[in-house]
Amino acid sequence: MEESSEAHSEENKVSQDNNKKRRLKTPGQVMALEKFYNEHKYPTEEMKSDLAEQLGLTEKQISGWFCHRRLKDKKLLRDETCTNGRQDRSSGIIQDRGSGLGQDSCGSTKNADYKHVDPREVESHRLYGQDFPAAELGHDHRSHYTERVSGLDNTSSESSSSLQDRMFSQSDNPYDMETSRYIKHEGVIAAINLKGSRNMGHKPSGYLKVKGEIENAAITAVKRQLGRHYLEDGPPLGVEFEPLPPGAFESPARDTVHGTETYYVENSVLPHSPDISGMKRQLSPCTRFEVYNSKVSSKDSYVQEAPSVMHGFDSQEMETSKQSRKKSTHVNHISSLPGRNSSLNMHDESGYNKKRKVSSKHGVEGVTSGQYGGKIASELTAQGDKYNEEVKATKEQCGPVKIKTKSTNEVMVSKKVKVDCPQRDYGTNSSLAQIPPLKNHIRGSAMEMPSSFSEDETAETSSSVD
DNA sequence: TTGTGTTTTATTGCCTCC
DNA sequence: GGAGGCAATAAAACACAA
Repeated sequence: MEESSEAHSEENKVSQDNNKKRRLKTPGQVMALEKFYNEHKYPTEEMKSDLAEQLGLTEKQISGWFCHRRLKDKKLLRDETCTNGRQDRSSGIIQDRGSGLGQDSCGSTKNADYKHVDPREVESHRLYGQDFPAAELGHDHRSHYTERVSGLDNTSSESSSSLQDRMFSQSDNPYDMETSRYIKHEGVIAAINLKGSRNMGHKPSGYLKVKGEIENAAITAVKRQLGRHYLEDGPPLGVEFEPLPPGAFESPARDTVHGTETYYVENSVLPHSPDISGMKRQLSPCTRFEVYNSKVSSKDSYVQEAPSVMHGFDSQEMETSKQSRKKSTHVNHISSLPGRNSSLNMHDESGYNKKRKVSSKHGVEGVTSGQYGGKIASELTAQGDKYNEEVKATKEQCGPVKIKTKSTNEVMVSKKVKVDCPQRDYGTNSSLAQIPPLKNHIRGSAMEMPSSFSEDETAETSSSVD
């Protein structure tokens, strides 16, 4: 490996010298990087060096990649927040949304909000020990939230990897031991504006300083959570709702959460409830749907718990989900490929230059099992190589089914969704029901979430108001 | 096949911390 | 002042629609 790495490195360098143009990282590299990133947003020098060596990249490249990856996460987070804001406004339910969290993230290109949240300062203070059942949120979410924040936890929002992060947080990664202070921070970046928190360090007082913002965020979160219960509790914000039949919001999908998907919920009791709440509050039905599916691959993994199992789904599921959204006719084909490893479908090393669709994002992020005790690159790369051929085979078998994994789709779809959502009747249970049940996966719950919240909120609200 | 849009990679400058 | 990180920007690579 060492030799190969070096050789690879040399080759890489040479190629770089020969070709000044930027070079896409191989799926294996990206895979390794993503995986590593999921574990360590801020790798140490040593880690970078090690990673660089293993991946045959330069430390500079590694650093750069991580830097951009973090930016990417932030961007995603911002988009998510923005979408949330819009959703809230559009739904007419939450109009004060998180004290400008959305505003900053949406309006300001240079949002120092995130910038000043030093993940490293907070990451080690995760307090996911509490669950936030939607029902409870309505009553006590704020206090929870505030407490948690003041207690040095911050999970108000998540990005693609932030979610994964926390997923990974469960893993016993060798690196965690020595670099635990660099992990699981991403969620912290959150929607909460902790400007200046950098200097706050772990001092509760520091967080208390932003309590107001936190409260707003918490309130927003509560509102979101309450969305489904508006009719039960009465029309909020002066919006009159037409009476709906009991259980109008009880979509099958959501039932699955408590029923079939109980697994998920129950597990959510574990340290990841924030994530879940985060997921649930994913805005626009579609958007959340999209975002969720595109971002929370690891969530599946988390639910699956067993790494071996985790490998088997996420990306596949994500693919399926995306397919279902984009081309519903393809859903079953893909999802019906049992035993397919996520990475399996993602990495077509041989053709990565040709088909971006099989490259990084999903495949990589989909790989969530954290067990790369040092030979990250080699293992992952090997996996990528190994699966590449299978991928081809799979694709061929699938025939017309075009497996797309490119991250582009996420955004693109999301954007489309923002526009299309109103027209799309996600609120109807039928539509959800038509989606192939993805058992053993959060996917289902992911779908349910949207339908039970803003989507319904939006739909119902608008309809009733109209 | 081409144009357009998106994503990824690389570079640069600025800021903060030590 | 150096190191690390973030943000902005440019450019290449890629996907997709016309």
